[in-house]
Amino acid sequence: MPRSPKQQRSKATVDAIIKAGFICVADKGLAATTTRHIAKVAGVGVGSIYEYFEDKEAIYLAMSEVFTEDLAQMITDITPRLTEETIANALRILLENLKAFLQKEDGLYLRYGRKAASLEYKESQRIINNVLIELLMQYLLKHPELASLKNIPGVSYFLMHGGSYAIMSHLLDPAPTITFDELAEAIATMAESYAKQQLANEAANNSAQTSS
Amino acid sequence: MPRSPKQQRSKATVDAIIKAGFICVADKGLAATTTRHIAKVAGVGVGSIYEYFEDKEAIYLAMSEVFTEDLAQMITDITPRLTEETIANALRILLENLKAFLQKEDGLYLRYGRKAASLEYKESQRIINNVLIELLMQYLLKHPELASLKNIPGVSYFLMHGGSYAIMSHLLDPAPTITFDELAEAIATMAESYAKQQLANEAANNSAQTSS
Amino acid sequence: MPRSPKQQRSKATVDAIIKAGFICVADKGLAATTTRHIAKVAGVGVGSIYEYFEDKEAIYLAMSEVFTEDLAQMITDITPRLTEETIANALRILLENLKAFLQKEDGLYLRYGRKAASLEYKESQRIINNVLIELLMQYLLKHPELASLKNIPGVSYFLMHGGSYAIMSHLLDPAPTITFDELAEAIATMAESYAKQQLANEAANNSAQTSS
Amino acid sequence: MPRSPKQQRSKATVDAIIKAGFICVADKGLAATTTRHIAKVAGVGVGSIYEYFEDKEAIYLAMSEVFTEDLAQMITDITPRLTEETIANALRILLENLKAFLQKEDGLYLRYGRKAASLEYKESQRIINNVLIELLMQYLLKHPELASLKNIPGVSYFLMHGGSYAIMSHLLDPAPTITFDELAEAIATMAESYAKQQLANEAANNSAQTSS
DNA sequence: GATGAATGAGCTTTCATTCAT
DNA sequence: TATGAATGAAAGCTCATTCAT
Repeated sequence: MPRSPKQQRSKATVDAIIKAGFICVADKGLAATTTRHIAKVAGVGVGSIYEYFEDKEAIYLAMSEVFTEDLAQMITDITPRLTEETIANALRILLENLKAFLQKEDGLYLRYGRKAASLEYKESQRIINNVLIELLMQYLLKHPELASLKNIPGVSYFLMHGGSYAIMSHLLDPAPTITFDELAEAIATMAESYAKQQLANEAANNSAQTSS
Repeated sequence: MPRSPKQQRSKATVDAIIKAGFICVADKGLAATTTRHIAKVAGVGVGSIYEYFEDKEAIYLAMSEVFTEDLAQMITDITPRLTEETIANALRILLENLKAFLQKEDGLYLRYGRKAASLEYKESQRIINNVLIELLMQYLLKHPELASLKNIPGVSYFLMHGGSYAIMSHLLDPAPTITFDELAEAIATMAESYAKQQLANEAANNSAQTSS
Repeated sequence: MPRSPKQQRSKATVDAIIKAGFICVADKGLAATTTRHIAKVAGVGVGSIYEYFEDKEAIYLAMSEVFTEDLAQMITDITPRLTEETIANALRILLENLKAFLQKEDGLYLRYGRKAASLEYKESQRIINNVLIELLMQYLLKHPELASLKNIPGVSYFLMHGGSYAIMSHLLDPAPTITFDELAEAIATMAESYAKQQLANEAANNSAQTSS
Repeated sequence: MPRSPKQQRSKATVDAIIKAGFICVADKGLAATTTRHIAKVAGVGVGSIYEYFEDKEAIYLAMSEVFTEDLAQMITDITPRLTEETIANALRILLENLKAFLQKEDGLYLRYGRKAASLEYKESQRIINNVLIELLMQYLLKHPELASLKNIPGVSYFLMHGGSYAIMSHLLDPAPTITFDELAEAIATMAESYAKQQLANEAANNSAQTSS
């Protein structure tokens, strides 16, 4: 039964194992990552892994949690600032931050995500979803005129899921046909166009109703 | 050394193995799929697999090719029809067909995709990309007024990558917060809004330039 | 999932594994016997073990079954002959046969028993018990005058459990203080003495009752 | 290098480890007992075990010694009293005491014996043997008329080895077909019958020799 | 060509033992 | 002296791959 890391040294070992997990998965993929690799990269004995983790899967889970918390924190941190911006600018900033997040530490998270990302429904996705929904709520509070937009859930679902995947896909593309900024610009502009168009339609409808 | 399947019997065996591969991966996932499982489901001996495939990876590759060809064919088939539609309608039809494609045969492709989908850059992605670009080209030929839209590559990149992922993500979501139609509608409307907005901007710019 | 051995070759492999199991356990004991040892001694690959046995425990179970069946067969075979003898002679013959059984094949069963024998209640014990009880029943049918003996269950329990253990213990004793024949003679004579004494007591009681 | 426990504290620790060993083996068996378990049950650190014991085997050896000493002491204690009794009564008392010995402390020794008992020739057996032989000698001193019995070594070998095993076997039997008293009675009566019968034979022989 | 028994490298996991604190 | 984190040899077991039939 694995101990919970209470002491200084333990914490360092646990962190080293998780970090080694990211490196191994980023380099070789989930299937080719062995406990021996992780131990070697972490600079600890194989046995030490089992001091702190129930089994190999538990390491993957811990990695997923670290990644998710880190990403959620990043989004939460910039949420206040984003709510002050236009839709397009908010998205530009968010995507830029996402890029920086994925590329930090020599693209560790990005390369990890490439190998570990799957469509299996996971707790991780739910958490990120919630943080993004919170961002959306905060944004709408600051921009109440947008609350009447049609199909906000559908649009945000697309922006959240599609956007993040498109970004990762692009960052991992060895020979992208477009620049990152073009992609970000497309996402930002599409979202803003949608809002403007919808508001224009509403305005037209309202005046039509009024005049009738 | 695997022979290329020239004969009737051979082709049937190869197909059975590939089909069995889809079933196994859909049911158990990549990691838990063994050559024994595939052979049993295919109704052949393990040895026969190596008669037609270099190794296990070759089966996965063949599966990926079948999936890709099948999807590409579907898109190619509806391309002529899509070019006759508005942007929004073209996307609605495309997404509806994508849904049907993924859900056919008891969701075999969808469940396969859930387990096998990854961000590894693959030939498969390139092929689908090309078919979608061809669709885009055909569409622009029929709608030349759209050719002047800004950042077409960026927008299509987002629609292609983000759209397909959002669709799969939604179809696999055990408790989706929105309906499929809401998601499809969001994608379709956003694209159309973008086009309209851009055209409106262009018109405004032109008249401004003219009047000046 | 292990196959059941249907073919000639399979049967030979299974037998070789079981035989190797006896040898390994006899030589090193249960704890020190590894699947690799068994495979090496059996002259097969480790993988082959798992073609035919669920796990290591299944080999031990199969060994136990072989041992038990073999022993039960031996007892069953001599049962008819034993019933023709006096108690003492029947026991002498039985013990002599038990000795031969345990010592055959260079004492394989004996050395196996030394390492594997335990007091855990097992199916094996139950089966041998039943065969011995059957022997007892057959004997009593041929010697009805003994059926009135007091406490037959208690006496037979002692003779069966105590006797077999004492025999094994003696055969394994590197420096026994008595000969095998002395031990066998003690068991045989004690049993016969008990019968005679009891019958004498009964006779005395009966004549006492009659005369009273 | 383990020190010999000279101090108060040390002795207590050693005892706690040995006691913990009994508990662990009784509960889980030899194979499943780990040094960690023992340390935890003993309430000491794993390291402390190696302060007092060369290795794990040394704990098992110490346990065996404690068990043996305890049992030997019990037999030695009742030896004087047993010599005053008839053979049958002496055996009844001995077996009753053995039962109580094995069942004390929630059957700790009995459950330990079930898991640890084996036919491996051990110092332990030799010691118990000696104590029982001493008992036999004392008994014969008090009952000199028995000294002429035939095959005393054989009979006692059977009673000692067979008797103790039969008793343990019975106490561990989850569904015994006879009561403990029936078993004890069988052992006691058989021994006494043997003595009586032999004495009767002797008497007959003597008178025959005399008369001839 | 088709088979599946046989293989063994290599996986995850355990645990007796050590040693810095 | 007492500790328990760290270790790594070695266990049980899997499964892609081969090859005699």
